[in-house]
Amino acid sequence: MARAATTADVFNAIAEPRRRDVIAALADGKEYAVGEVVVRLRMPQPAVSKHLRVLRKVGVVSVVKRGQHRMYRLNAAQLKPVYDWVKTFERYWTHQLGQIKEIAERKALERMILKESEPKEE
Amino acid sequence: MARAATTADVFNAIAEPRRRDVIAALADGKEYAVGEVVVRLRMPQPAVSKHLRVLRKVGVVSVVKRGQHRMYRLNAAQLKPVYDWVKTFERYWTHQLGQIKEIAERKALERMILKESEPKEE
DNA sequence: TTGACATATGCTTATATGGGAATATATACA
DNA sequence: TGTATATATTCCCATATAAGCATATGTCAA
Repeated sequence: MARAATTADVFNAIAEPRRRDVIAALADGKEYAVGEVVVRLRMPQPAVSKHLRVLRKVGVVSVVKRGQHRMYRLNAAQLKPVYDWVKTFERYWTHQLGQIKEIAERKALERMILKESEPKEE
Repeated sequence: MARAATTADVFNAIAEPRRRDVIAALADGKEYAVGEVVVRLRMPQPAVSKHLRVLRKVGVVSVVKRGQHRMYRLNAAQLKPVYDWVKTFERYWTHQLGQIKEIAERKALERMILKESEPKEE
């Protein structure tokens, strides 16, 4: 089997850096025409269109025609699965300093206890 | 250009569902031998080894030889870039219910005000 | 040394990419 | 109708998969 399609899910869609750039360009929640994104990101128009297509397929952006423009808007809610998944590991860095402190304290405590009883190998 | 390598960064590494499964198998922070992951995930051993290799290249897991086993441990801190990125959009769903409530309340308020003054079309 | 076990690597195959360039489609406007 | 503008689509290409299977490598134990 080859790699999963970029449109398979949000995780695959956001794996591409340029696609995250496009998302960033829409991050304020306002709607933008393709051309505006092109200018702001200095990216070839076909590239932007293609990336937007992928993002649309996974629901991360939505489109609405307005005149000869297509206005794209971020649908950030679709990024939640990523958030939920990675949030599971939040504690590994949020309390980083705290953990280091705890570990140091625990080791100090162990040393104290060992002194009271008998030496031991790690 | 083809798609970026899975080992290019964490975003690409975690795009593969099986790889997230492997990460989940190590989520408790303890170290596990490849064989243990194989059993727990019911995945072919070469597949597990390959996925672990990718994860190791991006630093998400670390290895240490112990006898004939290789003990893998999650290095969750490497997932932080994903967290930091997606956290930017947190407000779009965290206050979702609150927003809905606020909107409902505002509409109710508008209705009350309108009753006092004059009807209007939406 | 030989064998058993644990893990990594090599190979093949089907598949999907992202970029660039060209072009098609759609809409507005004169 | 014809033209300019905005956007999408197509084609080509180099590249990188992920899975399955076979096999190499490494380590222990007798």
